[in-house]
This record gives sequence, structure tokens and C-alpha cells, in this order.
Amino acid sequence: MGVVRRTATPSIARPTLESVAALAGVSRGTASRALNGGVNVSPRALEAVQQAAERLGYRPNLAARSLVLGRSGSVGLMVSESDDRLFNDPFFAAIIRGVHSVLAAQGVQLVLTLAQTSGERTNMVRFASGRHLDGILLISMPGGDPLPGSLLSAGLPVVLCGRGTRESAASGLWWVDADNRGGARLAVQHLLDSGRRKVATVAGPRYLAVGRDRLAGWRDVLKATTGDAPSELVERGDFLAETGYEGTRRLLERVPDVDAIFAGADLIALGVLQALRECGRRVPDDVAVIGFDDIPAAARIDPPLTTVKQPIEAIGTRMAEMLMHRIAGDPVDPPWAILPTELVLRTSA
Amino acid sequence: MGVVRRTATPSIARPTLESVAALAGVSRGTASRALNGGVNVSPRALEAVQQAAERLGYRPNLAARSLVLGRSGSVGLMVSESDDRLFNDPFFAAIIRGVHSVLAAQGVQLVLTLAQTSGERTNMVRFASGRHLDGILLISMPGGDPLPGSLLSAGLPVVLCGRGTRESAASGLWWVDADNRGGARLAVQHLLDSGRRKVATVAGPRYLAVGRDRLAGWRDVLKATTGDAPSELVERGDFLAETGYEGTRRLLERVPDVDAIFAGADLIALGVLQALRECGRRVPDDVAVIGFDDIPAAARIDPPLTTVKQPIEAIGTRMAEMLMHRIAGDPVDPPWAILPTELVLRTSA
DNA sequence: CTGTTAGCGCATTCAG
DNA sequence: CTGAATGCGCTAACAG
Repeated sequence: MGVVRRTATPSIARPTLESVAALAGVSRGTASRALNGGVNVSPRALEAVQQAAERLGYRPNLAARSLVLGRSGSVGLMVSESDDRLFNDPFFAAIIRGVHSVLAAQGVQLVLTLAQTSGERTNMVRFASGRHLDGILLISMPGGDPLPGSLLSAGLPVVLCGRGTRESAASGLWWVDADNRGGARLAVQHLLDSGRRKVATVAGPRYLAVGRDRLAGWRDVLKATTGDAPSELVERGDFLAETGYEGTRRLLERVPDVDAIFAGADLIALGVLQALRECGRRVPDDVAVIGFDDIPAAARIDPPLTTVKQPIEAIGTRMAEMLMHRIAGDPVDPPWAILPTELVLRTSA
Repeated sequence: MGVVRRTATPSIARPTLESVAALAGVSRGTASRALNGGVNVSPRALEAVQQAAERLGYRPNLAARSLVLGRSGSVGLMVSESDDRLFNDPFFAAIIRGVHSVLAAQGVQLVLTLAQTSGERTNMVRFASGRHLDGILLISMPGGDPLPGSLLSAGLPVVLCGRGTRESAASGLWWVDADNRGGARLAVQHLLDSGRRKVATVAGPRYLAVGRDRLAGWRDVLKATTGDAPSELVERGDFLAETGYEGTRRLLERVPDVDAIFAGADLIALGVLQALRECGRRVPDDVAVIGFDDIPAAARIDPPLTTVKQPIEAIGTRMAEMLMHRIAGDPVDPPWAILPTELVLRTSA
């Protein structure tokens, strides 16, 4: 029987390095060197090889290269979110922009991966741990997810976005986060500096590090300034407008003379504002409000919301940089990063 | 000198098929068969191999597999748009959802790729034609772009979204498009059926097939019904609100008794509505308006816009299906698809 | 500077 | 049913 090609298209055989070398009249080794930087190759040979490659339309087989090099030249960005959220939350766009800029500059291919169902996720693990990817960037992993661990155990470099710990970093899970606590401090300090006396907070949930961190920042400043951070000034709930609304109603009942509210998220702040409006409190005259995240709506609402902005794109670039270092084996110490947040002054505070 | 590992992480060597086979007490060949479907393998051997693989945490090296198989098990979706557009235009989300559903079901990894700058695009071509991808899905390629051609010349299956021709399909560029012309017919017919007599159109640009197709649909119906499609009823421009606004002002001046406008896009329709409002025309009482695309805003504006909806997600699934067939070498005839659009009735017409 | 050699890890012949 | 042998296409080490 004749030769049966196993490639998908029964097309004519693709040129290999071998054929290029043959046409150029050199050995495969020389051809390889000529095509990769051209060190230790005579100008004559280099020229010949390049021409031959050109004429043949040679495309190096990356699978072969990966096999021998042990690296693929691409890294994955895994998003385990519904595509709805992925495409609606500006957060992802910004992160990806950051990641992409770093990777593109280094000629590394970014492989974006959606993994929603658990089946897709195991598929992804297979893909990644099969060495098709040199490393993985993880976004919005629920805490306690086994996925980072299985990636790690496959020997894959992993950097994730969000709050890790010294220990998790030491165990291999490098991470990058925004300085949520510091940002909260910025906000509360600003409130105090502008003369507010009773600064309450409607904080995010306990089970999320962001929620805890931002609340901690509020506490930091209050304790440092007034020596006390009374729990009667704290409301908690999910990162939703509803939380802000209801928390504020309770707050106003309990502490009628509250004159500032730090919301643990802009979404919460939206609810805070509405409750304030309904209760006849003017913003910022009677009550100042500061949010967190700087969502697009923040600038558009009335009054424009003063808020704390995360350096999202910078988080992306930093994640990518750390991953590239990790892949290269460069030591990075510490193996995590906390990036500064920034107060965006508008008129609500 | 000792052995120098070239892999990125100087970690312990990953288990190979060889080591699995050794632990299981069988040969590499048997181990391979056991791990891939297990045909021609005794239950005993199969069991042993699986256990060994499990114990060793064996992950097959996909680069090696790709090399021998000539296939990687992943396909690319290349988006040459700014990430801004990618993440704001619901179009992409829907396409990706469709593509992803098909691919995930077949266990094929979807590799999402951004290629904005030309440098990134050549990078992508290298990546894809290096056989890291079994095929490519292309979205929003400007006409006359050389990229599909270079992908094709590398022997890569390509399916693109948008209007191709019989010839382009024959030359290897398979495509999937919405039936823009048919959708336009639907819209114009509806206008006529509901008693409108002077149906004008503000069409998209000449240089885009969508623009031409939708205009052609308008012409089809007018010619079939009234025997004439006078050019005084046509305005053209880009897919922008501005086009709709200015086109409508000119239209009203030229043909004051126009009683229906078919806009070549919802964005255009937005401008049409505004011009109508400013000129004191009530919608739909005086003038009926129909758009195209069903963008999210269409349902929210006042009056809610009747429009033609593209089967975006279906386009994605169809593209993926065609690509998979193409990769498998299954004949597909014709090598393109035109998917039906649908009239979404709201109150503007 | 160059050709030769030796694998990278795997799936698949082909004998047994 | 199984093991041994072959080669996918490439890079790197080595000896010229």
C-alpha cells in the first residue's frame, strides 16, 4: 500500500527543515541555526537557507519545536466565568489588555480560555498540563478551587489574580492583587480630612477577601484617628446595590447623624445613594459617599461618585511579567504583588 | 558533564509513557493503547496501566502527540478587533458562545486570540501555521486582508464569518453569513404590509457587503411590489447614528411624505429617530422605522425599535461545525452557509 | 563555521 | 493480545 498521510488535509506534504536544507545545499543543523538567529552561520549559508525557506513557504512545525525545547511559547489565560460576565464586566477587558501587552511584546502567544463547566475545566487542565502552555494566568477562581492545585501538581507555573497568602505563594501559587485595604484607608482618610465626623461603611461579604480587606482599611483609619471603630457603623452584605440600599436604611435609623458612608463597592454605593435620596439626605452636603472599583456608571450617576480605582490593567501586566519570570526560572521575591489603588475624586465626597 | 534539563522548571522529571509502562510492567506500545481507548489490550494490562498512570500523575505530552498525529486538538478563533470592541460589542460574546458550545462538546480546545497590530497578526499566523492549531475561525476580517490567504497557503482550514463568494469558498475560504438581504426583505415587506406607501432607506456603506446586501433587499421588495426602487428614497453612509440623522434630514426635505424608513443598522436607526423627532414626525404614527441587528439599546429606546435580528450564536455554532468537518476531511457542500434572520416586532413599525 | 548524531515523547506499524 | 522498532520535525551537543 502507498503512504497514508495522517494529517487532516490530504494536501501536498508540507516542507520540513530537511527539505529547506536540501534546497539550500546545507545540513539540517545549519538550516536550523540559520532560521533561529543565524549565529555561527556564514552569510552565504544564511542567505541560501532563507531563500530556500521563502521559496518553499516553509513553516516550522511548532509541535516538534515544543517537544525538543520543552516550551511552547504560549501561555494561557483562563477565565472561569460565564461568557456573559466575561464580555460585560470591563474588569476582564482591562486585565486582558494588560496581560496581552506584555505577552505580545515578548512574542508570546496568549491563549484565552473559557472554562465554565467542570468538564471544560478538566479539559483545560489536560490541555495545559500537556505542555501546550508554558504557564497559566488564572482569573476569578473561587477560593478553595482544586484547579490551581492540579495545574501546579502538573508542574505548571501559575499566577493568579486576587488575594493569596504568603503560604500559598510559597507553595507555588503566585498572585497579584490590588491594595484594597490601602484604598479603603485612602477613602476613609479623605472623608475625615474633609471634616466628616461619623464615617460609616457598608462593606462587602465576609467570605471574600476583598470584602474583608476593605472593611479592615476602614477600621484602620478609624482606630488610628478616633481610637474606635464601633460596629454600629458597619453594615455588611454582598456586592450589590440592594446591600447598599438596605444597609443604609438600617444605618440611618440606628445612627441618624451619620455624615459619610464608605461603600465596599460602587454597586453598593449605588444603593447607598438611592437610600439617601429617599430619606431626604443630600449628597454630599448631608452625607458624603465614596465607593470602590470605579465602574463606568460611577462617573455618570448623579452626583458623580467619588471612588477608589483599582489598577486593573497594571494587575494584568504584573501577572504576565511574573509569569514570564517564573517560566524563565528567574527568582522573584516576593512571589506576589500588591498594587496601589487610587482615589478618584468626584463630587459625592 | 551531567544531564542538563532544558525544561523551564528545574523540577523533577515528569513521568513519561515510558515510566508508566515500566511501572505497569508492560511495553510502551501497550501502555499507549491502554491509555487511548484500550483496544487490543487485556483487562489485566489495562488495569495495570491505568493504575500506574494514576499513581505517577502521568500527563501525556501533547506536543509529542501532536507531532506524531499531525493534529493538536485545538482550533483558534482569531479576533482582529481592539479589545474594547471585543468586550463591548455583544456580537462577539454571542459568536464565541456558539463556537464554544460546539467545540466543548467535541472536546476541542478553543484558543481565543487577539490580533490587533500587524505584528501580532503575523505572530498569530506563525502560531497557527506552525500546526499548533488544527484550524482557524476568523471574525471581522476587513475585505482584501492577506491574512486568510496566508493561513490557507499554510494548509490550514479556515472558516470565516461574513459574506464570501462561491469562488472564495471554492478556493478554500469557507464562510458563514447571516441572510442580510432576506432580512431586509422581511423588514420592507412588513412596512408595505402594514400600509406604508413611501418606504425609504438609510443604507450602510457601499464598501461593506452587509451594506450592499441590506440595500439590495430593500430594492428587491420595492421592485417586486411597485415595480420601481427610486434612488431618491435612498441615503447611504457608515453604520453610525450620524448617518441616520443626516440622511433622514435630507430625505425629509427631498421627500416630505415619506412614511417609513428602513435603516441599514440599529445605530443608523437611532439617528433616524432623532431626526424624525426633531422634525416633528411621530413614530410610528407618521413614519415607521425598522432597524437591523437588534442591539441591546433597540429594546430600551423610545419607541422600542422594530428590527431585524441576526442569528449570531447560530453563526458561531455553524462556523465551528463547518470547521470541524473541514478538519476531519468530511465533504461539505456547499462550503458556505447563509443563516436566516428574523424580524423582531416592537412598536416603531 | 559546518555536518553528524542523538534524542524530545508519543502512536503506530509489524512480527510474534 | 503484546513487544520491539520506526519516525513525526526539530534543536543542541559534538566533533570536525
